[in-house]
Amino acid sequence: MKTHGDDVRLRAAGLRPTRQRVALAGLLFRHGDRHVTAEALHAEAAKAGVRVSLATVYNTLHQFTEARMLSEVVVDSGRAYFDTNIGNHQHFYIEDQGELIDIPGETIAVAGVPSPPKGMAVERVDVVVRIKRA
Amino acid sequence: MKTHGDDVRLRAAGLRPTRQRVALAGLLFRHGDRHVTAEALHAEAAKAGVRVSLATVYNTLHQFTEARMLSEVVVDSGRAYFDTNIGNHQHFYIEDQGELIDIPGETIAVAGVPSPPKGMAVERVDVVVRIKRA
DNA sequence: TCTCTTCTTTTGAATTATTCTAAACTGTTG
DNA sequence: CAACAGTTTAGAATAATTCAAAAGAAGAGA
Repeated sequence: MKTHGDDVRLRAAGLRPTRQRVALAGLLFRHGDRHVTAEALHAEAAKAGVRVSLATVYNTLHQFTEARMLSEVVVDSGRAYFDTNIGNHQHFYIEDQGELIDIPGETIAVAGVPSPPKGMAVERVDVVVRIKRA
Repeated sequence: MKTHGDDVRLRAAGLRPTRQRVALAGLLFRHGDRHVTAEALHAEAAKAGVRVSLATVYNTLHQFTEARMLSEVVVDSGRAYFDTNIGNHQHFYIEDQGELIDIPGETIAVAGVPSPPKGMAVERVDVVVRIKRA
């Protein structure tokens, strides 16, 4: 069966491999790296004939994110993007189109990050290269 | 008059120095660099005895941003922050508290930003250092 | 100054993105 | 296969922001 891989993956993450989660995982991880919004994934699922509620798409995206199967990318106050690439990497963001493009992790070097205030620890350093039609 | 400075500044930006805009500019630029959300500035205005509608606060923040008197910081999908520091600089973001701290522009060096796709130009490179209680 | 025109503000409704709630349903375990 | 815990669902609720129409104020000229 084609979905067996996702099944195992979900179990490993402590998530029951329900019909919805397996289907969404299938859509998300079948092809290479991708960036989705909840609405977009919901529409895609519908088009693929998978019946899933929008609330479940939101739940699932967040659960996958907690399980480190996805990462969340913040580039727009107003819309949450999820990325199937969970490795260390950065992004181009085309503001006009709301589109994201991965920049491999070793490409960009960030130097000189100051130490955070006392009692705080750096969780992640995000770099967003905002671009637009020239 | 204390508000004369803001008055001139607004005119220079092509904005009529209305009571509301002058008052908001006063709140924003009187003290050093600050980060505000629309709701927060609206509350602050109310506390200072300035009657301004929330819609006007939103309008004003966007107009000031277009006029380069403010910059917008994207660190949270769900909330827009505005920064009185419009120079080149970056931020710490304390996720738990939704608080921003400026990192001076020369502190962090970003090297290796790849050239954007054909026909696109880099508008800005944002670095967000996400931190949390250790 | 009066007035006219244009730009602004306001209130409240509308929109968008997301979360919550309670009930119905499904996966797992014994 | 029974029973419980975990999930899904529809729709209501919330949060942040924008929109629209009408009322109000600023600037220019008579």
